[in-house]
Amino acid sequence: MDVYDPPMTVQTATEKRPAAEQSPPKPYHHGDLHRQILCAARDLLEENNIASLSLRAVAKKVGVSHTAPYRHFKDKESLLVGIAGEGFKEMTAQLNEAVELHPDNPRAQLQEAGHRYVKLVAENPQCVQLMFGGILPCDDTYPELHESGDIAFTALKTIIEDGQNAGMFKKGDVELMALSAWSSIHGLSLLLISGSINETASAPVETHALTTAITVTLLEGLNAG
Amino acid sequence: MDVYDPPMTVQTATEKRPAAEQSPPKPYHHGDLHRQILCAARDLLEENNIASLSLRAVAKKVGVSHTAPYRHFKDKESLLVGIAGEGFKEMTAQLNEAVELHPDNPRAQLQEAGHRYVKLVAENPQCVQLMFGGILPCDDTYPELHESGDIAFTALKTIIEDGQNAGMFKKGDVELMALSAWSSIHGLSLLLISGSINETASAPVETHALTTAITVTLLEGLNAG
DNA sequence: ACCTGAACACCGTTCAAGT
DNA sequence: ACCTGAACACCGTTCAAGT
Repeated sequence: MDVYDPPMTVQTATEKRPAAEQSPPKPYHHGDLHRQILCAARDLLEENNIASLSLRAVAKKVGVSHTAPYRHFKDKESLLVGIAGEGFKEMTAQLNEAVELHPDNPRAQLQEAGHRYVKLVAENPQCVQLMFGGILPCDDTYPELHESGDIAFTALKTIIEDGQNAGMFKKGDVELMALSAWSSIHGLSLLLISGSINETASAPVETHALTTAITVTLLEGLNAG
Repeated sequence: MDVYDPPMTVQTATEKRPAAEQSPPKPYHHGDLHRQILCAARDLLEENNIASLSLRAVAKKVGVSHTAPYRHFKDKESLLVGIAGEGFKEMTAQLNEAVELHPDNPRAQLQEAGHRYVKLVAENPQCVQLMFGGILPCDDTYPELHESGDIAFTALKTIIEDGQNAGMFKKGDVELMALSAWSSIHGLSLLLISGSINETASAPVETHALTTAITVTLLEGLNAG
């Protein structure tokens, strides 16, 4: 038996530890450090930007030594991949909510999804830049990442197919139609967070109205003849 | 007179220096160092990515000490701004070429511009990520950058207006129509370089066909009733 | 004017060591 | 099992000094 049994430092919310038990000598930090690092990294990422996110700052924020994160992530890139993966999951969740909100109405689903996509990007710009911004390798180094993206894209294709089956959308290459829809909304979202639109526009841009206009155009293009 | 006159190291292409003139003792590096740094930085940027571009590596590539770039750029960010600025200028140039290639045919101009945009992004992905990727501040810290973007966007709006005046495109908010067109193509371009499309698509994607399909959809949306 | 080298505070990463 | 501190090679940036 050469297994070291670490001191218990995780406390359940309901139980109290006996106060008299002589406070342990600064026990190892604990309590799902993996998740805490991920959260702290996300926070720091959105507070500044990808370029200035440091592993050491993350560790400091969580309150552990700067080498502790290596117990949970192979390297900095792995941590970034973890953050990006959560982003894709959130994206899928938003898509699914949009579908559930308007059952049997693919047109409304698509419009809702568009608005939610723009909102999600606006609220997590740095995370999105990480997901699509050329920092992470786009080859198959991290297959989980592509899988997460695939799931979201499949959900989008399902909306298109449902619309075709309901006679709302024209027949045609589902892949292409989904890609076309994604491109419009993705482009709009990224132009918005990059500051390209608010600055170039002569008048201040109303994001919501702009999004509506673009999804409407999009839907016109998908309409059944 | 306390002005130091540096040894001449710039050689014009047409004149020869007398070979006998005893080679100067390793003269200061020279010959538009500003431009050389910019070019080297662009090369290194596209070879890897923004995150791993270092000022010291740029200096090394050019063959000067690691502090020399500070004579020409306030800091690393200023260098990045310089690169991004060149990207916007190139974008405008491509737009203008597309216009000149199809005089009096806004529809063809827009289609051509779309293909050129996708191509430019595909050939300079890291530079584009720099232009739109949230590394550079999007507030008014670098007004030159916004101006460069404005010029490109204005060129796009001109195409739309010309199309309206020629009766090819429907009447409507020019700003909005231009933004809509830009969003589609921008989104497609970025999804392509991020690797999101080739991986998610069940079949390998033909970029050119995809671009054509999207610009066609775009043009349908702009068509005069 | 333009360039250099030493110096500083920061990184990411590794590794032997501690509990 | 999980965490630490020292160590290494790299950064960006500043500054006195050289030509």
